[in-house]
Amino acid sequence: MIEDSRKILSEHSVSITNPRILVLEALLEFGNPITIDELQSKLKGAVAKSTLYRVLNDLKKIKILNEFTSPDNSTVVELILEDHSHHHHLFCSDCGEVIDVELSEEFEIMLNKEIEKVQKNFNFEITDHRVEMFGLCTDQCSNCK
Amino acid sequence: MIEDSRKILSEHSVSITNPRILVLEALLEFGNPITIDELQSKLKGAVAKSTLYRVLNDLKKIKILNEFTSPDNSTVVELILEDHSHHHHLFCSDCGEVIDVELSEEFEIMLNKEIEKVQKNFNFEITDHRVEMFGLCTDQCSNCK
DNA sequence: ACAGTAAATGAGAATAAGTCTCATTTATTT
DNA sequence: AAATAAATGAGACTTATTCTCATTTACTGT
Repeated sequence: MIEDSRKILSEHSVSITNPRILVLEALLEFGNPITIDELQSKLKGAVAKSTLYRVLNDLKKIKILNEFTSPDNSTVVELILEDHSHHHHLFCSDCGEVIDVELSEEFEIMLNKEIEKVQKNFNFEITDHRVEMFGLCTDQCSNCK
Repeated sequence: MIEDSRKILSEHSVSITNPRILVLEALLEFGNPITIDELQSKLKGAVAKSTLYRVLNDLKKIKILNEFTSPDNSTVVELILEDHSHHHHLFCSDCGEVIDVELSEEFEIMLNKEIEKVQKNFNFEITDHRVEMFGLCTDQCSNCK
């Protein structure tokens, strides 16, 4: 995991530092979208708060980190790995867990057609989109029992 | 517009107060999703900051206000009116404007089918969903020229 | 219309997420 | 291994939102 982290950094010509490795390791280990709060507690104070935010910004800059806000207003981050295909998010309103979901090919095709239409109707250049679903995990979330 | 505001409040058995009327009027008048910053400037100090947030929370509680975070991290609110049908949002990354978009019936049907699948696969009870699109308004936004 | 009571408000203090500053440390280049 | 630029830690700062509490306002029953 340390080696993966080093590799990710060098591939993006970002200097290899301890805080960056620690943050990447934590993200790789968790494997799912994670709130900054959770990330901070995984890091157990090993990285200063200011540095953590700087590292996250660095990772966003090299486009390997995705950041979004969950419905309960916490900031969630997630690594974008090469084998990580286009997906959307499912939020548990109870425990706050965020789960990656892939939707069907047909659905994505249809969504792209809708996006095309919206681009024309509103004279917009649409660069990105997001589908979010909210609800209650009934027993699947790792946080809820 | 004052009368509309009073009606909305009494229909939801919420006491009719000046700050609530002023906030509702501003939202009705603007007619589109609006950032809290913009809302504050429309109110020109007529409502205390703490009261504004309280009123917005009241409106959320009676389910006539929708709140979400725009990609630039500002909080956006929007009234849910009866004649306001199911819709999604289009954000301009440049000027911050948020526009309501309705997608086609067929698309919504297909999306609901996807949601059904996700519910089963993840053993979730999905209560809500959201489609967000981001991009650049090329000349349509009222804020961009 | 009026007094009594509970709810709502204003003003500013408190909180918390995120950014910034600056002196020190670390990584990279030669 | 030295020189230099970049990254870090610690804590100050900023800004959005919530909280506190004394005062005001809206609603209820008479």
